[in-house]
Amino acid sequence: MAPLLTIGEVAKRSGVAASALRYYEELGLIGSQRAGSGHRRYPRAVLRRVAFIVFARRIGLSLEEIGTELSRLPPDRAPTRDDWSLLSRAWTARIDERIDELHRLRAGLTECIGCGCLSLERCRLANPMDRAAALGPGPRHWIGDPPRAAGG
Amino acid sequence: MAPLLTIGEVAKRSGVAASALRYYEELGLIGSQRAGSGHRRYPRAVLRRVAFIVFARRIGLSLEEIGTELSRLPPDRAPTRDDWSLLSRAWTARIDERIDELHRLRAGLTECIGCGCLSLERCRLANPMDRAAALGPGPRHWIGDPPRAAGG
DNA sequence: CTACAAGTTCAAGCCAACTTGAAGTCAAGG
DNA sequence: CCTTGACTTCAAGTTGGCTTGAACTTGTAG
Repeated sequence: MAPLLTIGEVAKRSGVAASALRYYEELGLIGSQRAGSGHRRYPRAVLRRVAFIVFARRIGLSLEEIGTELSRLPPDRAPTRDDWSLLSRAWTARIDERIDELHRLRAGLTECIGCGCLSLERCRLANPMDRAAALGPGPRHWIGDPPRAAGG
Repeated sequence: MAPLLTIGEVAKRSGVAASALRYYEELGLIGSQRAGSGHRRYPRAVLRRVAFIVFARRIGLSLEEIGTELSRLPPDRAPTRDDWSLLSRAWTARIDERIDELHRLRAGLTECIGCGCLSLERCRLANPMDRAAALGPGPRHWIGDPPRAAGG
């Protein structure tokens, strides 16, 4: 088992295409050494980093956000379990938010659309205390005022 | 209160940009009558349809999927609460799936990355009974074999 | 009548996250 | 040496969900 991996090996082990790995490197999410030939050589630690990226993508973070997160890992030494733990803690909050939103959407589906009251303006779920109106039109309560849904 | 709405009115009331509404029409998700001038005129019912689209988008359906769903509404009469209810029921399952996935991701974060064992191949969470391996590399258990994450 | 806002079509642009293709280099087996 | 496959860079293409711009028409207030 060689100490350094080729891009093909990392691709196979991580399930991430080689082209994507090059792209991640271009964005600075991962790094590589080069063999004399110019070919990339990866330390095994890159596998954990890539796994983290896959995770984070699936949770819904953009590559830019992931880059910001990863940049908080210590550059001078291999990350410890505490380092990873630190990153992951912030995310559980984010996951929970999204789960909450899905619960709201679920409630909206069954209680609002299901009951036939789906209204953009008057539904009590969409606009429980007429506060959502301040945010503009649309079912703000359900969708949790998303970044750029529906043309922002 | 006029019986028919202009595109600007629908945009304001739904929170969806006029350009998006035209796009939805192009895709057949909504329809419009035309005034003699060529301007679009929408019956009020379109607001509910648009609300449904916003909902569905947020849940994670593509516009194509939404079109398929909407096409199941009766074309010959105004949809009843039962019609809407029928559509929405299928979605709660979908929402629940996504919620489950997020719970798995959350578990992966705290139990796996947090504990420092994040491995693409050997982690018991990633690969509880070595069955995930059949699906190919990557943390299949967490990500639930996504449609096209990481280069499909 | 004159502005000006709001509407129209059509084509093109944008963004993220990659993939694909072209054209060339490197490594390993026979 | 030759072939084959894995690798390199760089530019351009893809997909989804729109937005933007150009060029033009309609509707309305003063």
